[in-house]
Amino acid sequence: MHHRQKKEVPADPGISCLCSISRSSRIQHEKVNQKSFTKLANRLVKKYDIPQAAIPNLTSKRSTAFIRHLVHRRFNLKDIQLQDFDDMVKDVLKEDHATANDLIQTLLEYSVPEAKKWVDYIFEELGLIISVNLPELSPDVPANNDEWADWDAECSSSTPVPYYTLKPPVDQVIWIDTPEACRECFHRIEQERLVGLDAEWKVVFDYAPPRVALLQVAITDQVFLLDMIALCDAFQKQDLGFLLMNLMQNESIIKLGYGFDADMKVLSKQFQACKSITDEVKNLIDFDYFHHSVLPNHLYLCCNHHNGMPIKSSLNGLVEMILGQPLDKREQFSNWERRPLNQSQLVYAALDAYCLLELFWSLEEQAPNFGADVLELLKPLKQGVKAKSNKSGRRKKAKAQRSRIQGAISSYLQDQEASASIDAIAGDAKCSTKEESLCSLPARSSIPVTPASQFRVVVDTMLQGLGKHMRQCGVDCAVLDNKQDHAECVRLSLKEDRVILTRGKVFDQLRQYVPKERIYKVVEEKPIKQLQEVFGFFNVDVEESDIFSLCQHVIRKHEMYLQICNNGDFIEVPTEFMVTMLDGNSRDVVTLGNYRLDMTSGTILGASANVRLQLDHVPREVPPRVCLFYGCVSCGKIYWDGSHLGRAVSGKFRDILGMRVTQSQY
DNA sequence: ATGCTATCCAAATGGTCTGG
DNA sequence: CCAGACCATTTGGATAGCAT
Repeated sequence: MHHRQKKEVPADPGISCLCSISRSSRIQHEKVNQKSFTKLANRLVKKYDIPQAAIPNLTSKRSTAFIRHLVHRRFNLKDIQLQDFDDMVKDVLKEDHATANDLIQTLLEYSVPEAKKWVDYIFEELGLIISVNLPELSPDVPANNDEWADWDAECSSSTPVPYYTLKPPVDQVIWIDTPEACRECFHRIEQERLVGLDAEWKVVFDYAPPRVALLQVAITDQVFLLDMIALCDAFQKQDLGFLLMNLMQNESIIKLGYGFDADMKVLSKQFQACKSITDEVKNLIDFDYFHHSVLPNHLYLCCNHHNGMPIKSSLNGLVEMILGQPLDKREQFSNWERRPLNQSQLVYAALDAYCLLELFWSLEEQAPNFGADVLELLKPLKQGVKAKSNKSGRRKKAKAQRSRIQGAISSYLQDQEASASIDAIAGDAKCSTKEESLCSLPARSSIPVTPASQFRVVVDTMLQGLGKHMRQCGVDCAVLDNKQDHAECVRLSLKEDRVILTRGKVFDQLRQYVPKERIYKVVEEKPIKQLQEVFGFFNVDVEESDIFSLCQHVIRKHEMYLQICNNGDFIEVPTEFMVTMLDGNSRDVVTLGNYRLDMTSGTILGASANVRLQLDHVPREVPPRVCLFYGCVSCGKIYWDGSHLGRAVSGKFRDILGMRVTQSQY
């Protein structure tokens, strides 16, 4: 607390002043971090309620910083619209005339006309003359202006394509600004099971406590926008607080929010009746918590749009991952105390609350596909909010939360294997030996037999050998290319319903993205052994007829993975036809099975597209020795029964055939 | 007892990212 | 801009061990 003497010394000139005063101290100029120092000063001001007048330097520093921030957002980030920018700048100027100069200087870096506009404003409204030499307005300036006008227009017109849009029609967005309407509204809400909640307020740049300007409540087919400013005037203030509190305490209504803690905090300061709202709220589901603590372990929940990409943060990101399109956040920083609000503000506000419902519905729909339950996944948050009541120490809280997560996960996964994997997820470096046992644990008898032709698999880069063998056994198998990211497995797995086969550390990376039964960690080193291991684990039945039943031809090296023909349908060509085609002296079209073959060019006349047999790849000496050829009707690759098949059946695949029966081995 | 160092832990701080 | 949450890192105080 000896810092207290230091605190009142304002920023930069103060630091040197301070240093000169305390000769004995070991303070060095360059070591004083100005940012931290200002921060500390601000904190102390707040803590001891020091009046603004006593700290002019800090105050003006903050105002000019805020102005700069506004300009930055307006001109660089471009997420404030003209009207809001004007409103907020005027607020600051009103509060502190001294910022005027800085405003003009800052604006000059971006837009001369804009600076000019404000010089005029400051002169007319505040009676101050800013002496700057404005550069001559050059001819291109009007064009410049138009550009901005376009941009503003574009923002205010409802942007058509890339953003997520509000589902309920606009006339179901209902503005509430009278006590009667408000009571009726709350009455209506009480009948709902599920509501989406959000609040907006105007950004403040000083320490004035923010007040909620708008409260949005979304129900299935409507969104209520509560004009808190009007309602506060019209109501006995207490009554409004009690109405709110009633809603929050109502156990039978599930409230959905995103970072709703912050909103509740503002409400609790604003309404006496809501003082303990954070502690007393019932049945609140906060998607912020879900987003960061639950979703990372259950990424399959957003497989529709997410596809193994890195997780995006913020409500915006969550909506994009789960619902497919991002929100348009450009109104977020706008003036929520303006009346009436813009059309785009209204839509933004309604959407912010309504999207929470849609998130919930989407998860509700997704979760059962993976054997999970939404409420089970979301439940821990209800306690999560409650648990923060005391400052009893972050560590405890963190620990408690972690165990809650574990609880949620284990109730979802529900077996012993799961608890082992949870240990791993929880962070402690468990060594691979343990994990290996983890993989081979489940009772094989519990897994139904899968015929090889129905086993669908995606194989990671380091198991390409295994992939090749699996294909030869008739398994539909996608193989990743070397330079391809492992995460591509996840995308393919989710999109094409394939089991991921991988090994090593990658397994740990990938397994959180897919349901546990969709990924397997291969232990064996040699492809043949691996084949046995995998087929054994998944109880895959390989018949002799499966072997070489699929076309093995590599069509092309796709950017992502090897594109294999993988077709199982062949045209059977007797030797005599093959010979005449190779000689090239026949004009006949013959019917072979389900297909017709134009022998002039060796083209299969198929249903979809005509395919040319790859005659060039048949060595001349082969035909006399073989009686039947098989042409892949998809890519035209030609096969014949050579020694290959026999060798394979009696050789490398011997142990795999009929494994289902003799599954004792391994 | 005194001084020095090593060790541990909670509190403080910095950084980043969200919300408005 | 500010507040808050989270996470990693730092800090400073308390303590124990050792030598003086």
